[in-house]
Formats: sequence, structure tokens, C-alpha cells
Amino acid sequence: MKKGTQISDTEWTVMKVIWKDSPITANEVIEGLEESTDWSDRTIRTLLNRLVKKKVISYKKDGRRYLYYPIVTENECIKKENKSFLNRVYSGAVTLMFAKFLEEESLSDKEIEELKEILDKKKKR
Amino acid sequence: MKKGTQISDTEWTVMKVIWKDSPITANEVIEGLEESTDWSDRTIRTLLNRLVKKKVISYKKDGRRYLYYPIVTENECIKKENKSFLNRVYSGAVTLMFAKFLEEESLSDKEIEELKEILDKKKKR
DNA sequence: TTTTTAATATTACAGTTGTAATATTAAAAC
DNA sequence: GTTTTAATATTACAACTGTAATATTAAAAA
Repeated sequence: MKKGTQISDTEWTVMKVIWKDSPITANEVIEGLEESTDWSDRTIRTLLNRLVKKKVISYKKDGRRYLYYPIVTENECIKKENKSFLNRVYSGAVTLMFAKFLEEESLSDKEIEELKEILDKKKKR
Repeated sequence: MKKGTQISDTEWTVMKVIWKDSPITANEVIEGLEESTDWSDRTIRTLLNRLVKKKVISYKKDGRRYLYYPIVTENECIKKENKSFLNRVYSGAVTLMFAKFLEEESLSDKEIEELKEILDKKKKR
């Protein structure tokens, strides 16, 4: 994936399937999205092609099918998105962002404890 | 702002200026962005027009100038973006998102304490 | 070997976005 | 009142997106 490359909304949806289980055929991706979307199989194939063109995924031929696999890790992409979101909406202010999310998201006590632990670990180092 | 309306990257940049100080003239917005961007004044006027068309802002005439003001609050927009980001990248998993951000962002001990306090308050209710 | 079929490749098409340039118009200046 | 000028309005244009439809081709079936 080139430096400035972006993964669009719909492309993210496809990538989640691929990251979860690859190598994967087009048909398997299509199947994987059957329940959660109402996209035509054509649409999903278009998205696969675009992701190849963007060098986010690649493929190996297997007979007449392609086996797609990611060439960028999910973690890399997440980090990019994190940064871009944080800047776009919060001008980089992480704590403000956390506060805003906590305002609206309902978390269980357990989740809250989990987060506090993460924070503590963060502090120690 | 209609339900499905999106505010683009560059539009967000403009909106931050308007939310911070409105009513505001086009020239004031342009001035406000002079340092932080290298956009032509033309570009900024285009963005103002688009924001009006999207009903994110409106204006009152003042002689031959327009005084722009937001008709959607920053908080509303932030909430929308939060939700859409959380779903796009994390499929809605807040704690995972927090964890990922904490992995890469360096926070001061003070900030960490601040966040823990927010979490505690959250827990009590 | 010819036909069928299931993959992939190419093309479509309108709306959005980034990034302006040009045109029009109303207020100021003369 | 006519000219200048500074605002706004309209137009531009390519890349990216969402959402497919059609065309081509290589493998399978007959």
C-alpha cells in the first residue's frame, strides 16, 4: 500500500473478512458478507479489484480462481485510521476524544475495570 | 443538516474555525486558516458554499458580506463521527478501540489520571 | 473438440471531494 | 451616475466511492 492510500468504508468491510481468514477466494468473501450486507456479488468483486489496485491485498492463482491475501496488516491500517480520525475530529487531543466517547458509550463495570488496568499498565512504564 | 450528510476532511477544518467563533465572515475564516493550511481563498470559499448547501452552516447578509454561523453543533457532529469511525474500523468494539489508541499514544501521567477519573465517574452512575 | 460456464476484467455512471478559476453582481469610490 | 472593486455564484475537472452491468476468457463438461 502506497503512503497516501486510503481504504474506503466499503473496502474496510471487505478487508475485515480477508484479515479474518486468508487466503480466501472471491466467492468466500461474497459468502462472508451475505448476511451483513446486501451488496451484489459484482460489487464485492469490484471492491476486491480496487483493493488489489491499491496494493492492500494481492492474490495467487489457483486454477481459474484467485486466492486473495492481505499485504498490509490490520494493525497498520488501524493505526493510520486512528491517527487520521484523531486529527480530523479532535485536532489530535486524545483525552478529549476519550472523554467524548465515554460520554455516549455505555460500558459495563467490567469493561471499565479493563480500561483502568490498561491505563495503569501504561503508567508504570 | 440532513440525516445522511457527511462532513468531509477539509470541511471539518473549516467547521472548527466557525464553531470556535461565529458569526464569522468568509475573510475571517480565510484568515483563520492562513497559518495552518496552504489553501487558496477560493478553495475556502468553495468549502463554505458546500457547507451551506449541506445545511451545516447558514448565513445572514451584512451589506455585501455574509456572516456565517453553524446550524449544527460541534457535539452532534462529533457524535456522528465517533459512531461511524467506531463501526467502520472496530465494528463497534469500544474497549478494543481504546486499547489500540493507548498502545500508540503517549499520555502523560496526568492525562492517565484524568482518564481514570472519568472512568470512575462513569462507573458510579 | 466444441460448448457451456464460472472466473476475472473492463466499462458505467452519478455523487463526493480536493482544489481552484472565471463570471456576475452589488456596494464603494469617484 | 459611472467606474472600480470586493463579495458571492457558477463552473471546472480529475480522483475516489458506491453500486453495479457487460465483456472476455480459461477451465469443465459434453
